[in-house]
Amino acid sequence: MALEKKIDCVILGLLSHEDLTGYEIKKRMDTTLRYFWGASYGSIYPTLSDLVSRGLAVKHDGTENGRTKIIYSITEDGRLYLKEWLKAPAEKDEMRYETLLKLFFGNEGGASQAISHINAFKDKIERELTYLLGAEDILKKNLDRDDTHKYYLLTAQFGIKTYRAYLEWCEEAKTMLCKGEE
Amino acid sequence: MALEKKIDCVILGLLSHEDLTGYEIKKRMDTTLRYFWGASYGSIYPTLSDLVSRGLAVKHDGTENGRTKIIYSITEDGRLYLKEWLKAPAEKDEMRYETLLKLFFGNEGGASQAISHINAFKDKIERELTYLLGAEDILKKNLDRDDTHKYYLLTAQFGIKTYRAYLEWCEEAKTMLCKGEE
DNA sequence: AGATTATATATCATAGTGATATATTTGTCA
DNA sequence: TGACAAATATATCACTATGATATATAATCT
Repeated sequence: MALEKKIDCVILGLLSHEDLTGYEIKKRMDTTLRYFWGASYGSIYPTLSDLVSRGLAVKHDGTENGRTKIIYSITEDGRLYLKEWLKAPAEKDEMRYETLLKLFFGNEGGASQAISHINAFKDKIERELTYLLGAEDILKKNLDRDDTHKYYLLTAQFGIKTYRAYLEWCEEAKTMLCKGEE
Repeated sequence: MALEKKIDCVILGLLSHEDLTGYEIKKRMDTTLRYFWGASYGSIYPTLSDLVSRGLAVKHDGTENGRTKIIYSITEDGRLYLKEWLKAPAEKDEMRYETLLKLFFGNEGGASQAISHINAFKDKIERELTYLLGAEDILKKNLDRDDTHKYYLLTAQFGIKTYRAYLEWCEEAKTMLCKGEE
């Protein structure tokens, strides 16, 4: 029933912490947020214009090293809008795992193909886990600096927990598939 | 780089097991597949027409209890198309968890609000876990009947593993947030 | 000097959602 | 047995978001 577009809320959320350019927002999406949310340029730039026209953000031109950029800040109205959205219960948590999909139809391709999908998945998750453990370390060291770090840490730890569970499952799944191969 | 639309592949995957109507496909999506993939009527019906026009599926009218329905079957070309897609490595596994998003920006709303988001998440996951454990039980009993059940079981066990990890995280996250509240 | 990578903004065709409309049949329960 | 709700079944549409691409400048590497 909520009328808030997610992309509006994510961008306002990021702007509630610091002023950012569209490019910087995309970088946050691809690093910090990518474990549970994504966004593309095709939604970021139009949304920024839209937020400005609705008075939820303001833009001002900046120059850094001769390069010009457009820096966006959240307004008081934007902060109110964000808080309203944060109050409302989460509407949807969903996974979209192509690996699982290929595994579900795995009988069509056979066990060895399924195992190679699991191995590729495992490699990817191991890499992500290494990154997240590094992030956790840094966040723990900065916990008392700023209250926001506590919440960042929480989401990083969610990723660590689930990725470890994934890795356990990978081993069990491979064992089960190998048993069938004999 | 792969040109296959996911929705084409999911539907062909389902049709590779049994003939289905659009309505039945939607039901599979909302029950068996919902833990790792979703699809709406708005993509299912147009895709079915499209698959027929490309020769990857055929439709035939059926009647059951006086009610008419359109039943779709996969063709040999459709099966080939599916197998090609299954061979290719998975391109994207992504989570889109609004709960995590609200938690990431949690400082704006405060600890008690964050805790109620976690509690709602926990309740939802507990319900899903109960369902998945029931499904696992049934699948285990039918393991020797049909090879496809092995792959279904694998994906159910993925869900069980991860949901248990989520529940562990919920407790730890709440503990951490309560500590800050004192 | 030349090439590559990073910064920065923007647009567009296409994919997919969520809501809604429509109609029939089955089940419930008073 | 009549009324009403729920399930079955198909379809469409406005809107949201992606992924690819285009363009241009600054920094870095060799």
